[in-house]
Amino acid sequence: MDIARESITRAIESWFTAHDIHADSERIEVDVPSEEGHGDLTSSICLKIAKSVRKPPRALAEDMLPELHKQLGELVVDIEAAGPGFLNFTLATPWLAEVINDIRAQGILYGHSRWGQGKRILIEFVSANPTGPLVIVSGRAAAVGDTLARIFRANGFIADREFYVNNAGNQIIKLGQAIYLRMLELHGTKVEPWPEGIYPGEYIIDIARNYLEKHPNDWSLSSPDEKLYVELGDFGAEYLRSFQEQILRRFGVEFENWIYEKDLRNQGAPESIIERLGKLGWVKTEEGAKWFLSTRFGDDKDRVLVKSDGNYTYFVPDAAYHAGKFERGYDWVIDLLGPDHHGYIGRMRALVEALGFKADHLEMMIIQLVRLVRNGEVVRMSKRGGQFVTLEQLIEEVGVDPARYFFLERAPNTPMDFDLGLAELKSNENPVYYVQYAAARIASVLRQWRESHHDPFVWNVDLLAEPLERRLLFTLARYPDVLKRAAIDKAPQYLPKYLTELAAAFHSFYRQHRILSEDPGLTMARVALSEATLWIIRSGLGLMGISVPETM
RNA sequence: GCGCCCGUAGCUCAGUGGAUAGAGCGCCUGACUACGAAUCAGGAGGUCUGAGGUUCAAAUCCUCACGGGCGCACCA
Repeated sequence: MDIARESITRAIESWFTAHDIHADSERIEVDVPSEEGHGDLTSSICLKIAKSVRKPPRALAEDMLPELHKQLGELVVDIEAAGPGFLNFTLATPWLAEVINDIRAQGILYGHSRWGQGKRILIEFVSANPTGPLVIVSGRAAAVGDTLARIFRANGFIADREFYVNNAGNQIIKLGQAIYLRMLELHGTKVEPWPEGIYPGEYIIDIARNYLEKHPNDWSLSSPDEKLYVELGDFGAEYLRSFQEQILRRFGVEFENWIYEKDLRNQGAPESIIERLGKLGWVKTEEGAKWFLSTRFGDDKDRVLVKSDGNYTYFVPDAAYHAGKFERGYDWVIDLLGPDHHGYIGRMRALVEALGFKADHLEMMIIQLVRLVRNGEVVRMSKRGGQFVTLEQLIEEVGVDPARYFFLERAPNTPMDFDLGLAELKSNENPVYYVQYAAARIASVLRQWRESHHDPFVWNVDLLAEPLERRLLFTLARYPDVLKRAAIDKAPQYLPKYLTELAAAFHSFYRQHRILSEDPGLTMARVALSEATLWIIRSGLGLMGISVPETM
């Protein structure tokens, strides 16, 4: 498809050159039309430049036809000037059918590109506080971040997935206090009422019990102090973090890097970032606090770094952490943030710029809220009340494949409703199975074919001439485009969308035409077509972290 | 009040400034005596929230209004 597009672009370009018309090759766009019946590829260039040429666009398009035909030769069977002045190109089917050979030669790697040229991308996501189980929105972030990383890799980037663990500060002490209170309870002391602001979740009881088993004697029930809280908090944080890691792994997500806030603090990263900003002249002292002059870089207000009580704000270790990302040699840094963190974008951009990095090398994407819906009713979650639906529960209820599919189906920055009822259905109403079913059907046909055929595989491109075969071929040929586009737009939702279309093209073909028939040549051609389709489904679902069953 | 995201079919959502705005679910009609009916063929269903503007061309870009969500800490 890329080749066809380039050839067409070049043909148009050279027509302009020959006729002394100036047009940037940038403006010559050759696209897959949004509707069928407008050719395989289309260009609106005549509409764009008609004015400067002082000629009606339609007439311009018509003038170009003979020369374009000559230039493009066998690649194209038809070119038409259509509508107000579009150029519509219809590709030769045998040429299109060559994708089958490409796909069969490259297998799972078909459609991958070198576009990224080995540039390094760091993508940080989830980074949930180690104070509780992962909630649903973390699942969405996990699916999106993981698939984005895979998409980048498929496009020639080196992409690392990173989880930042906030295992220092106040909340860890609070976690320690909660664990302490649960331990008291386990020893028979009633804690009533439960204090305000202390994590009420029942999962803390497990941690308390676990701690008691490992440290039966070396703590005192009667005299808790900060040291004890920190110790308990550290224990709880690591316990919960490791639990989160385990759930994420079950969800098909693994991280190359785990970065701990506590380590950064121990290495003196907060001090050194303040010092650096100070040397650059971006720090002021006012009202007993130290401020980062982030407004110089477009932030709404300046940000406190060191509070008047001498403690750092949360921003400081986080700033150090982000500076470190660039210093570790990443060319691009992507953060997937929760919806409650978008107030952070301004100051983080300011920081990156203040340190002399390029602000647009940091991309912050907001992963919007997920509402759980069942039977048209919203399933309420409340972290404060200790009642919330966890990612673990979601996985158990609907399974990994539907969960990932549903998360990836939607644009990440728009709020979504997750329809539990629909995701739970193991039937035709559930869109995940539509794609998987196509794969299972193909696998089944291939099994049957291999049982009776062991001869070398020979097939003839020209045999695939039916409209439904052509539609499937064309859809296959579009895959590299989709994959690249998904990386450019950072839009994982392009994959499920495309795979649905591919599956539809296959199902239609399959219902209409028999693959294994009396005609050996046609059979081989259709087997090859089916096999190529299976490769693309494997590739696409693989990038989404969704399984490809051979039978269902 | 200020900032960000969103507003598209009954519902959930796609939609790269281009032609007659799409998909899934739901609803209606039809298709298994050859490879898997978790499928296919077809139908109904739209003032793209509204009003201006830019453009040969706007769901898409700009301005304003309306509606929904989320942020606006010397919290983390």
